Amino acid sequence: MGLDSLTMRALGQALGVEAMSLYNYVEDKDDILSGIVDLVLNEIDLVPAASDWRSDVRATAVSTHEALLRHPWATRLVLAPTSVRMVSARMGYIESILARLRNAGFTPEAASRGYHALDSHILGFTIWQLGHALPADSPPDFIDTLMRQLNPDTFPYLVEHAAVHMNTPEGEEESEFEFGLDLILDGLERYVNSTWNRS
Amino acid sequence: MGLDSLTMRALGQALGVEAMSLYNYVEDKDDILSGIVDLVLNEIDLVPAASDWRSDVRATAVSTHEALLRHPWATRLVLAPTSVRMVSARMGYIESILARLRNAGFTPEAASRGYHALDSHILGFTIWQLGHALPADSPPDFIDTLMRQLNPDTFPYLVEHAAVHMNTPEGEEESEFEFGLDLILDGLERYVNSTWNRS
DNA sequence: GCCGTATCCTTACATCGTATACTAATTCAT
DNA sequence: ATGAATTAGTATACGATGTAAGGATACGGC
Repeated sequence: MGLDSLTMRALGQALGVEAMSLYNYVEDKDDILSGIVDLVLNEIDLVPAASDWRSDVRATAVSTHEALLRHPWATRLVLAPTSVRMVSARMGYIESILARLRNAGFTPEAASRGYHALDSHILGFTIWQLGHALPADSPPDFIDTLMRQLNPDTFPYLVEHAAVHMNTPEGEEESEFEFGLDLILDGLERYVNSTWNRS
Repeated sequence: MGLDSLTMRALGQALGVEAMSLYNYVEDKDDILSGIVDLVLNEIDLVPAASDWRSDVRATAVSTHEALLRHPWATRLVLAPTSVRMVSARMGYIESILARLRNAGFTPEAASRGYHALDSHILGFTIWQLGHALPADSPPDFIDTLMRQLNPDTFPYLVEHAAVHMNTPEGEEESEFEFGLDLILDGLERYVNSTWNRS
């Protein structure tokens, strides 16, 4: 299971072909991984300039988050360094956010900073969420045994934090994502308004 | 270069020993990687309750960001899923932020959300920053050739964004990190004040 | 008929983590 | 002091992995 099971030999077998035949169609394995990233990022809904900038950017952020969650293995690829090449869908995604901010009156510098703040949150939160999802083959008492390793005297708030997580229903994690997202959008809104009034 | 060059054989050779001898001291390679993560996260300054919560949390966030930047290869390990085990230094880091928020009057739920918002930004931004650092062996015209592949008609704001990046001096990237960080801290501050007044 | 091109297979290589088995030294209980 | 157990180390080997190199086969245009 997982990304490791995507080998050239396995992929070839799935296509009824030997591994080396794949090299007639792709440069190397990185080429395939780049294509996967491209496919996933193409699932992002890019709705340009539908209503106010905040709603538009928020929708794009949520859509990105959902697309990444849909493809846990691909998410690790998105943030792989230069090995996975900068890919066209990713460029389109960045462009759409930048465009929306610039058209809303952000200066080039402000739009850059806003984009980075948003992108960091989307990526960072999604990675966390995926990293803490239980592996499919984990035993039912996995959490219990893990909690028991936590000493409540040395890590009282971590224990409390874990309890909070266990008491939140399934879909609630999305609202956690949106909590941080709205924090950033609030900040950007105030930021752009304050520079407006000043000029 | 990079994480890939840390092989059991290479590590053994560096220690003047055969690869298999290492298994007398570690369970497997993941064990070593977990240890590396632990070392890196132990570099984070945990200053508990020095002044107001905001300054303390901010200092911890900046320190975490700097520690991760100091060890680019280890950063990729921090966000590896369950393969790298939950490690004690990471638990201490989380505990310290949670404790500072709870003591400042955050409810357990608010502290959890605040922690996640902060952690997402730290991780997300650092990953981005590391992913876009130029590889050491890149030719001097690397950026130029990369920019030339960007069509200014289809990606005008991306081109502008790249220009912004190239015009910002070296240390300025840190202030980009702190921009997003302060956005979140602003939001948390207002959030906790508003719930204060309400109760 | 012949030749270039596209597609695919076979074989082979270097490198990886690590299972297994063996040796030699050290420590410890009696 | 002696035999047993633990520890530290080596040697060898297995099964994966990505991919380089070199044919094989089929087809379309001249």
